[in-house]
This record gives sequence, C-alpha cells and structure tokens, in this order.
Amino acid sequence: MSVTEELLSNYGLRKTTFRKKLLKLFQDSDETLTVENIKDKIGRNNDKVTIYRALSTFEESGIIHQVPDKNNLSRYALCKSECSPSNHSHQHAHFICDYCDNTVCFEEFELPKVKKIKGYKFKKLELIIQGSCPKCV
Amino acid sequence: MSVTEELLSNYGLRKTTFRKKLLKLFQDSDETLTVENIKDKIGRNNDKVTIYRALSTFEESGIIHQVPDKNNLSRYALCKSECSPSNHSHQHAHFICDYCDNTVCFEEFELPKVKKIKGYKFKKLELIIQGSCPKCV
DNA sequence: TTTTAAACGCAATACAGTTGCGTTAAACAA
DNA sequence: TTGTTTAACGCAACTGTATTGCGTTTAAAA
Repeated sequence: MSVTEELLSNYGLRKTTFRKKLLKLFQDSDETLTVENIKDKIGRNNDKVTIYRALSTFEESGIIHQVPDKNNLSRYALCKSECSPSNHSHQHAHFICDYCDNTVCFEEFELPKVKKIKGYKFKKLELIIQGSCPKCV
Repeated sequence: MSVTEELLSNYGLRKTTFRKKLLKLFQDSDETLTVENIKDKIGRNNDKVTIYRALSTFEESGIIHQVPDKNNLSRYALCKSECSPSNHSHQHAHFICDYCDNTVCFEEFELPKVKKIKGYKFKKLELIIQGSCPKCV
C-alpha cells in the first residue's frame, strides 16, 4: 500500500481513485491549494462537487486544514503529522505573498504566547503574515 | 461639523447621507460588522451595491479594515485612530467567538514579535483568535 | 444659481460553494 | 470470486455573496 493509501486507511476513509489523486496532490505540494489550483492540476474533467466534498471529508478527518485567503477564498494545506482526528493542532502560521498570491503554511513556526484578555477564552490561534516571498523579493 | 463629517472631510471623501449613516454605525459599534449587520441596522431600503461601494471606499481610504470571518465572509471594523491613508497600522488582533460568531477587534492587543524566516519579508501581521467571548462562557 | 463629476440605485450578472438525486464503485460477506 | 450494501461520484439546479453597467441624483465647485 502506498503512503497515500495508508493515510486514507488510518483515517478510516475509502480509498477512491479521486481521493488518492487529491491527497497525493497535497503531499506533493509545498504550497496551499485553492479549488482552482486543484482543478488545474487534477484535470478539468473532475466535478467540482466531488472536489468540495472530498475537501470537507479531509478537513473533518483532520488530514487537511483550511487557510483563509486574501480575497476570502478558501485554501487548503496538509496538517502536520501530529494531527489526528482526536488530537488536532490548533496553532497555525500562514504566509501570503502580496505579489504572487501564493500561500504557504509555516509548519515549524513557533507561535508566540499571547496575553490573556479578561472574559475571553482562547482556543485556537492563527497568525496570518503578509509580505513578499523568496520568489518575489 | 460632526465628528463623523469631520472624519470624511479629513479623508477627502464626499459627505453623502449614506456615508454619514454608515460611518456613524461603525463609530457606535464595538463589534465588527458584516454587510448583513449593516443592512439590519441601516434599514433594508438601502441598496447593497451602495453598501459594498462605500465599504470599498472606506477601506481604500484607511477608515476601516476588513476582517476575515470564520465562514469566509467579510467583516469590517474601524481602524485605530492612528491610521491614515498614508500611515496605516498593519498589526491587528481579532477575536471570533465560536458560539455567537461575533468578532471583535482587540485594539490594545500587543502583537508579539515573530521570528524572521529566511527569504521572506513580513509586512503585515494578523492574529486571529477563536474561542468563547464573555457572553458565551 | 448653474455646472459637473462623484455617488446612488436598480437590473443584470459573475462566481464560489451547496443540495438533491440517480448512478457508480469500494468494501465486505457469502 | 461473485453478490450485496452503502459510501462516494457526477450531473443539474440552486443559493448567497459580491460585482458590473448604466441612467439618475446630489454634493461640491464655478
């Protein structure tokens, strides 16, 4: 069984042709993907509904996570290996390039501690950084 | 001239009836607003196109800023007083309540310093915090 | 007061994402 | 391996947010 198939198995998901293709896409990409990106890479003959449903399933399982885009569009990225359906990392840092619009997930980025605010309970932190990426000095 | 009118003047914007109403709404609210919120508060007889166009104008001028919502919906909040068209604060912390969905802008929140990453140039930082607000313990 | 250009407001449109439902194909049992 | 079950697929239709075009109105300058 391939790494991709193994991962689907671990999460108790059916190993359909489409899911294997989609998951491989994420594993081979170091950037976050939009539905458009996926359509381009996976071939236009795949139905968008199938893409959206697979993404939802992956997200609910904890295989991928959603990243807010500059233009309020959804982007997706693989979760860290430590993530599992039961134990999910809720600390993410994402970088969005102002010029090429590419979005990367800083896996190793250590999120800084934040001050508490009275009355509020913090459960999830997300840091969004905008600027220029190495390609777009 | 009212505070609202004064602000529009400072930014070189025409003081139309609608803009004055909209800006007042932001000044009187301590939560971020969606277009739906605005429609509710300002009266349904106002055209949505006018709302969207006024929001764009305000955002471009630096009067308000956009806040990404949990459901990839746009929310808006007044910028800090230090913001101006030429000099804009690019450090924001926003809190989204998981239960009532309300989103507040932590004005006084001091954003922590982040480590640099080679090749990347950081220009804007945004911290999004999810959890429960005082009303939704 | 007249002029003019920006803002308004209505209709039509674009586009991301969702729902319903019949069909296909994984997974499991015989 | 074959048959059965049920999840996933894929097409059409739809929803909701946001945008564009264009004639009309109104704020601001002459």
